[in-house]
Amino acid sequence: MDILINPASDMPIYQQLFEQLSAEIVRGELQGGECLPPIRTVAAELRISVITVKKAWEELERGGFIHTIAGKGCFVADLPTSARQLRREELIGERMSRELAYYRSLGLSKREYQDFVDRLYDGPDQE
Amino acid sequence: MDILINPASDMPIYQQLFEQLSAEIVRGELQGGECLPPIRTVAAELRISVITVKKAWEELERGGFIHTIAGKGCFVADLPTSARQLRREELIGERMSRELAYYRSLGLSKREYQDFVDRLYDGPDQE
Amino acid sequence: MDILINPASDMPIYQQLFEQLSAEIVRGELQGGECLPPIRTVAAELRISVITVKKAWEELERGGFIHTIAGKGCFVADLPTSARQLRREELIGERMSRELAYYRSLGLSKREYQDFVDRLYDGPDQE
Amino acid sequence: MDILINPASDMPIYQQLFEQLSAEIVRGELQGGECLPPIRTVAAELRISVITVKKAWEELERGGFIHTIAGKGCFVADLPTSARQLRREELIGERMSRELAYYRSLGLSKREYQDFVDRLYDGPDQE
DNA sequence: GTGGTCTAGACCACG
DNA sequence: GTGGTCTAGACCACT
Repeated sequence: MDILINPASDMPIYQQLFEQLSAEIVRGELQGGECLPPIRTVAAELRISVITVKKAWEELERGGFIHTIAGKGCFVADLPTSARQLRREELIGERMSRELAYYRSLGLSKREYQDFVDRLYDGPDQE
Repeated sequence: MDILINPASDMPIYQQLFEQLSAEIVRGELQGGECLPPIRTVAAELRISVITVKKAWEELERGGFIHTIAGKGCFVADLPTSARQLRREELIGERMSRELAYYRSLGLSKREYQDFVDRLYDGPDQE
Repeated sequence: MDILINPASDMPIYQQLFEQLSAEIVRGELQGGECLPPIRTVAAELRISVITVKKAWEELERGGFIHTIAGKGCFVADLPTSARQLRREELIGERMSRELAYYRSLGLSKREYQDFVDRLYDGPDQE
Repeated sequence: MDILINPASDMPIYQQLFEQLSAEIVRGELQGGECLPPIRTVAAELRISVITVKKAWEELERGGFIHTIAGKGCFVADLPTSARQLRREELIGERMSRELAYYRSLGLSKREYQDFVDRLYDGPDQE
């Protein structure tokens, strides 16, 4: 579990947590069935409130990424690889569709879009 | 000036205004020098607060899309086509970079990304 | 909006709120589009924490009973009567199925069950 | 003694134990006077904590379903059939009354309720 | 003045 | 020691 919080970001902390955790789960980096550290520990290490962690965990549970057993802990959902792939494509597709609507409103053609991807995919600091 | 506001959206109304106006300007749909309707008129037609319109107009001015002349009105910036193109690429590139960071965190390869673009570009309701 | 909280109940306060509000909406007692009182007002009147109210409201939103517009307020979802009926049957059916599993485990026949309903429907204090 | 524990359920494990044991006793499946296995054995077989089993047994004793003889074991209460019937109706009636209050708050008429019972009694997976 | 987020800290149920 | 719930109170963004 590798988490980096940016308190100055526009994105709420609990959402940053959600995105990073769900990404790790979907990438298969966190094994199904694996027990997450207690929310109080996570909160202490990230120096944020327990409640903020809890809110993120609740979203993860609602999304089917983890399941919580009161008094025992929080466990990574044991999804078969195919289900993980599906989740991943949902996360990506949902978000990309929203973005595409915006890009299209700026008159971006598919060809141009692909050029942007070509240029930007490797990140601003590389290549 | 064709604006559609969704008050139930997660996106603040002023930002919806900003996105749609800046897109129209960058697409060249609003001519340079053209005078925008008075903010009170815009507010009345969209049934939103004057304050909200004002905030959007301020953002547009900060972005160099319009300029205000006190007592006369707000005018679309008179940008040469090349400058408009630049603005457009800024708007797109900035946002796409942020998105790409997220997609990469989900392990999306450039190849896969391009497949997504291929599939989703035309929108969910079209051919 | 008629709410009665029992702080001594086993049921969490936010869930009591959820059940009572969703019932009022599903009964059509709260009109679609109607604006709920500010969460701070509700909290003050019920003498509970704002956060507890908020949590209940979040559940209501997730259930599609209300929708929230930040800075404006919370509004009862504008469901057609047919959709309201559907929601109602979902709420009832879901819960009744769970109960039935228990009753069956006690060996309750359908005939006996119907007798119980006959006897208990009007409440313990009536008839 | 046939017990199935679901650690992921919302219901506390000790309560799952209580419900299943009390049901077996009330159905007459466990004979009066019969000796239950030692709690350590039960705990080991179900792979749960001895404390949890102990708590369930205590509830059962409080409910008059079993009685403990220190140093000898736990024995199913030796109730005459009529008393067993009474217990059963208590368990059912108590719970059904609570449920009915909720159903009535959703505007469910007695007639409708009976229809639901008709429809749902046989369970979702059966004829 | 509205809801959104975050905080610190408390008490309880469960295992 | 785990998560579940609740509290009081603060600051911010949006209208």
